[in-house]
Amino acid sequence: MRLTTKGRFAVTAMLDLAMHAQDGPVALASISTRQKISLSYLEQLFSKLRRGSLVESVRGPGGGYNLARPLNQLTVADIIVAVEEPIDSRQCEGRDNCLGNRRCMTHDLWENLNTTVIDYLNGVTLAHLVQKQRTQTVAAPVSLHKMRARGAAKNHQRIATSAVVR
Amino acid sequence: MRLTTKGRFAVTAMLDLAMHAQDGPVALASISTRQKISLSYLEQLFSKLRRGSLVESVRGPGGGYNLARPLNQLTVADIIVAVEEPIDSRQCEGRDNCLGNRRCMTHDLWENLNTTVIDYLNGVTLAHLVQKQRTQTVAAPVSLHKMRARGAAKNHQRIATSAVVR
DNA sequence: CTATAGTTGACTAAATTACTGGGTTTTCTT
DNA sequence: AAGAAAACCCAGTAATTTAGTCAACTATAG
Repeated sequence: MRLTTKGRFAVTAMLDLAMHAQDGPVALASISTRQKISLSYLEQLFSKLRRGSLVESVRGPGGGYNLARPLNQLTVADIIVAVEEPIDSRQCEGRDNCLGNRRCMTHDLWENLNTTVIDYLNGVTLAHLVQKQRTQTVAAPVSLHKMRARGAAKNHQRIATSAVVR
Repeated sequence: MRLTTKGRFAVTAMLDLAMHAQDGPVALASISTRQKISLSYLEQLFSKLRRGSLVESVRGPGGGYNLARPLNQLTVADIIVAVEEPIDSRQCEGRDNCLGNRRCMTHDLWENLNTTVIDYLNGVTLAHLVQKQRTQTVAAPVSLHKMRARGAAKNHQRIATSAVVR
């Protein structure tokens, strides 16, 4: 699993879509102006999101995109998987005898890492994000997220829900 | 935190280094031939690893690189952080009033995601990887890691040690 | 009919990744 | 002292990905 800005744009756009879902189909143009993402780039992203059955399109005036599933059944992992190019950076491409006759080092490492990240992202739904966004209408007091940046590597637990909803 | 092939090359190289650490300094040339990574690319990576105090260099014939810390104090997170370009994909660059006067959506999402991923990677040390690699000298029976790829998103627990050492 | 908005494709610029090649400096060995 | 092994360093380059532009097309509401 790759993790770049591309997936983040997609999540931002989907979150914007989710927050305006009750007004009927949401035009990309409106997302573009609200989130400052170029329209054409959004078109590319939503092309993939549509092919991934995460959104449905309505053409013509008043058209736009609707979420294909309820908010709580759309996870951040869905979005990123749909949008980011798959990565299989092992030179072995999945063969088990990558290097000589043993599986290349780090073969499983990445798979374990991938599933861990995906696990986390699968626990975060658009419903979570929308709720979070709604309750946080004004800027929170500055600081804090600087202090958290490094060093607080204890307390793994079930971060997915607790951390995001806070 | 970005997650691309670059970090994976670096981890592979560091793991190779760790596995030959007892023979004195390891030359990049030897890593290059063993792991099929271009020498000059390794030089770039190790330049960053050295600046990050993860390795120490010994110049001259018989020279090479040594790990700067014991195996169990070098984590995958250290390596990736040292090597990958920092990402701050929020257009806001950390300002709290990114969009209008509220923090831009997904502001915290990425921070939580980042810390989750880093938490996991901080739990995986080179010592783990070396041990894993040593016990797994021959190719494991094919399949299995195909089945695990998707859908087994339960059982989060403390993956760091358990999954890697298995 | 017309304006809106999705759909598609080709194309471009910038950034990043992976790599090549050249040189220098340090230091060991002979 | 000479030679060679290695780190170091820099400039450049090709391939890929990211982000965006542009243009033509289709569907549809009004």
